[in-house]
Amino acid sequence: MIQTETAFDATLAALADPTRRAIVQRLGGGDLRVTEIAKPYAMSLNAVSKHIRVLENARLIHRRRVGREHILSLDPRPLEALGRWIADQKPVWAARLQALDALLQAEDQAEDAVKTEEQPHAR
Amino acid sequence: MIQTETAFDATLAALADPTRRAIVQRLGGGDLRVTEIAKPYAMSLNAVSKHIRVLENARLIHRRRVGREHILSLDPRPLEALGRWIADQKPVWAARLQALDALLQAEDQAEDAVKTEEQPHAR
DNA sequence: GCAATATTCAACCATTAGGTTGAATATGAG
DNA sequence: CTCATATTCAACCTAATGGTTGAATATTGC
Repeated sequence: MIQTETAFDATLAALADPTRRAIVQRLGGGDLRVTEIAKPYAMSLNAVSKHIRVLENARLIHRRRVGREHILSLDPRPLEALGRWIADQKPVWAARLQALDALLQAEDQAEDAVKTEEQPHAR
Repeated sequence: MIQTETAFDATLAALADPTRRAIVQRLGGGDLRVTEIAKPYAMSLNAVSKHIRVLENARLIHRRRVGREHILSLDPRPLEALGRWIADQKPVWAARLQALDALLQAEDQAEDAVKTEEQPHAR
């Protein structure tokens, strides 16, 4: 494992917020300043600044100061690490998916049985 | 997009906790009861029960009652959706990675320059 | 030097999260 | 029926999150 356990915590927690996910996605198109990032949002600039800080702490974005402007760029490496983690587990899931399918089908049948009982002797 | 925005929130938030990630991983090996899941942890059974509930709400696991036992199975589908989301963005990152590399290298040089200045006229 | 711009810091607030303990509920076993 | 087991519910605590507003800091342009 390259990524430490707690780095994953930070990556996932940072991505768990839709505003931050949108910022990450937008930075995929190129670098942006703080105010530019904040523009589409109803929330205060300060709130966006905090989101940026969270992403920065999670190492998902990188800040470079140019004069009074702070320019943010996407750092895809934690995302790649996360992608690898998920891909690594894929083989295991194959079996689980099959088992789950069978399970859910059986449950649906059981539910139907209950519903039928709710109108007993309907004939 | 298949997965709704808020479903991603739930998936990512659920996975952001190391205990829950471990549970997910363990369930990859096969179904387990609540007490079995709780066994390795120092925390109370109740705490684990809450974690399980979070995973269940995120649809990452599925609960089936068998008598007094609750049997949990992994549902890999949200994980797969997450994997797809990450994979989808990969092309975009390629460019970012290159840009970032150049950036970080430039910064390191700048840092070195500062350090050299700290010992001026060292010769 | 001074005003405008870009951004953060600080304090505050409400909600959520992760944990605890103790009691309740449901099932199983003798 | 009664006791033990499996699990959740309820109330509580503390710390973290996501937001606000107002002030501070740094840089630029005139």
